[in-house]
Formats: sequence, structure tokens, C-alpha cells
Amino acid sequence: MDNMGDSSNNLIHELLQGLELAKQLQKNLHVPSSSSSRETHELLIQKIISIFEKALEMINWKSGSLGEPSSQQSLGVTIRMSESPPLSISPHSEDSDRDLTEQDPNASRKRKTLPRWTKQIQVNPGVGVEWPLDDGYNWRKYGQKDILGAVYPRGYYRCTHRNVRGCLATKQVQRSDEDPNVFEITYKGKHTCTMASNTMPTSNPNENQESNLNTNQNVLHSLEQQPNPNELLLNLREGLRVQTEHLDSSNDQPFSSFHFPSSSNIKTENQILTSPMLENFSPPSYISPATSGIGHFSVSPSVVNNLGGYTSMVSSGFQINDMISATTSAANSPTFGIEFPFDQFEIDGHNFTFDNPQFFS
DNA sequence: TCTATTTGACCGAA
DNA sequence: TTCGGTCAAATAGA
Repeated sequence: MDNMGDSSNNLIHELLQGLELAKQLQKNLHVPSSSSSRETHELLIQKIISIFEKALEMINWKSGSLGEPSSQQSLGVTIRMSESPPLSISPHSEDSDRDLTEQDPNASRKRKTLPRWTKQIQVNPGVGVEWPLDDGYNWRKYGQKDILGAVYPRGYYRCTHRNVRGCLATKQVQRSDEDPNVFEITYKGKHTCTMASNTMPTSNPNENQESNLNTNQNVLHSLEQQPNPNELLLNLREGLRVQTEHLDSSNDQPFSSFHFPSSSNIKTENQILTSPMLENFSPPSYISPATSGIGHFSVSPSVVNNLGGYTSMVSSGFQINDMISATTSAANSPTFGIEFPFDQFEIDGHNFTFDNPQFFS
């Protein structure tokens, strides 16, 4: 466990370095270009790539302990999470993103892959077959292909915001041959469209609560304005994703846990999170250094049903592969848990300790 | 008219 | 060479 904690800390350090370099690059991009600034850009890009490659190596090393596919059933729909390591680099990956290829001159030799994970959704005969396509995001179908050996064609979808915000998230929907009520959905890439809007501050962060995503982003924005070391984690959270392979409805928790009652507020040192925020998967509860053990937070049943949205939203919210895992506590209880398998860590001189279970009001 | 879907063609990895 | 993934023109629908 100590080794795991050390590697977790190292991973956080690597990612934070990458984050800082990316910020530097962003600042430099606003400076009038010159030959020297271009060299600086190149240098920063190389450093960032190096850091993330190193981080990916660390994650791959840890991926051997990944759990088994799990399932959740709710309102006649069974969802089996069967994820590949989202950040791993696989030589056999089917992923082919031309945008990445264009951006990376080395891609011809070493192909980069986007995070990829698969889930199976079983719908009851009475449920419309369109249901699996509604996962909380806006998808646009861009192709359909007959697959060798498959009875049903495979549908290809990309994020509607691809052109506007450059969101590279895609998904493939394949109906099962054996059971037409089962859909296998493969997600590729992360929804950067949610982050894009996150970088555009609004005058009143609490104003726009039209959707789960927007609310989530506003919460992030309001918290990022806090001059607190937590910001480091908030920033880190933006570029990472959570593993959900432990989403097992029958999973008994052997460890202590706390819950967010649906009517309660969560208070940290600097902010209070209300129930609606939690229901919209606002992440601050699990990035607070004051939390410990397993954190459960309530979500609306619709969010639970749209596990695709859940996965993607959480993906845009946090995580370090295999460091943080999500669990469900009961089949019909829309409650998820986030586990921090380490008690202490340090970021840029700031010590974070999970030692205050009396964190909730 | 605008937006989304369909579908044949094309490209690249294996 | 095959096959999966994507492109883009044609088409449909609001």
C-alpha cells in the first residue's frame, strides 16, 4: 500500500508538472510570436508530452490490478461496465483519430490513442431501442458500417460540439447478435466540450443550471477562484478521468464510508455544496483534502439511468486511473462512491491529508 | 433554409 | 487484400 501511495504521489506530481507547463504554454501563446517564443513553445510541448508519457507508463504499470466488469440495473436497463484502461496505449487499438495524427508529427511512428471504454446496455423489450443513445450528451451520427460476422450494423457517433469546441469524443453502438436487446457502446475520447465552456467564466456561476454539465462546470469555475491549494487538485481533476470498472451493484463495502444525504449540504473550508450540486455530480466533494475513505454522493435517478452520461461526466471531472474508483452501494440506490486509496499526499509543498471525517454538516 | 441522417467511397492498419 | 473507421455528398425532416 505504501508503494501504491508513493506511485500515486509520483503520478500526481507528474501530472501537475504537465499542467503547469501547459499553463505556461497557454500564456506564451498570447505573446506576439517570434522565433524565440516559437522555440519556447516547442520546448514546452516536448516537456508536456514527455511528462504525460511518463504518467501513462505509471498508469499502465498499475493497470494490472484493474477489476472485473461490473453491472448495474435500474428501471429495466442493465449496464455492464467493461472498460479497457482508458489511458493505456495499445498497439492493437482500433482507435484512429486523424486530428491527433495531424497534431503529432510522431504519430506515424508511434500511434497515440484516446481513452476508450466499453459498456453493454440491456434494454427490456418494452423499452425503446433509442434509449441507449441518450446518455446525456449530444451525439451526431456520422457513419454506419456492416461488420463482418455481425448481424446488425455498427453506428458511429461523434460529439455534436466537435467542430465548435473541438470535442473529439466519439462512440460506437453495436447491437448484439445474440440478444437484440443488448447494445454494446464503445466510447472513445473524453468530452472536452464541457471543459471548453468551463474556461469561459460567467458573471454569475450559479445562474446557469440548465443542464447537469453546465451546473458542473459552474461549480468548478466558482471553486477555481478560491485562492486555495485545493485549486491544484481542481486543476488536476480537469485533465484526468475516473475508473468505473468497479461499478458493482452487489459490492459490499468492507471499509468505512460516509454518505451525502439527498437533503444535506456539504461544507468544506471554503465552500458549501448544496444537494443540487451533488445531484449533478459536482466533484468538489471528492477532491477536498479533508475527505477520507469512501465518499458517497447522491445523484438523480435519471443520471443513474444515463450511465453513459455519468461515466463521461465523471471523466470530465477527475481521476487518476486505478487510484480512484467509483462504486455503487446498492442496485436500486442511486448512490455512488469514490475511493481514495491513499491517505496523504503532497503537491507542490502542500500537504493533503484525508483525516477529517467530520467534514459534512 | 438549416440541421441531422444516410450511404457509398475512400483511407489506413493489420 | 481485407476490413474497420471516417469522409462527404445526397437526402430527409423540421
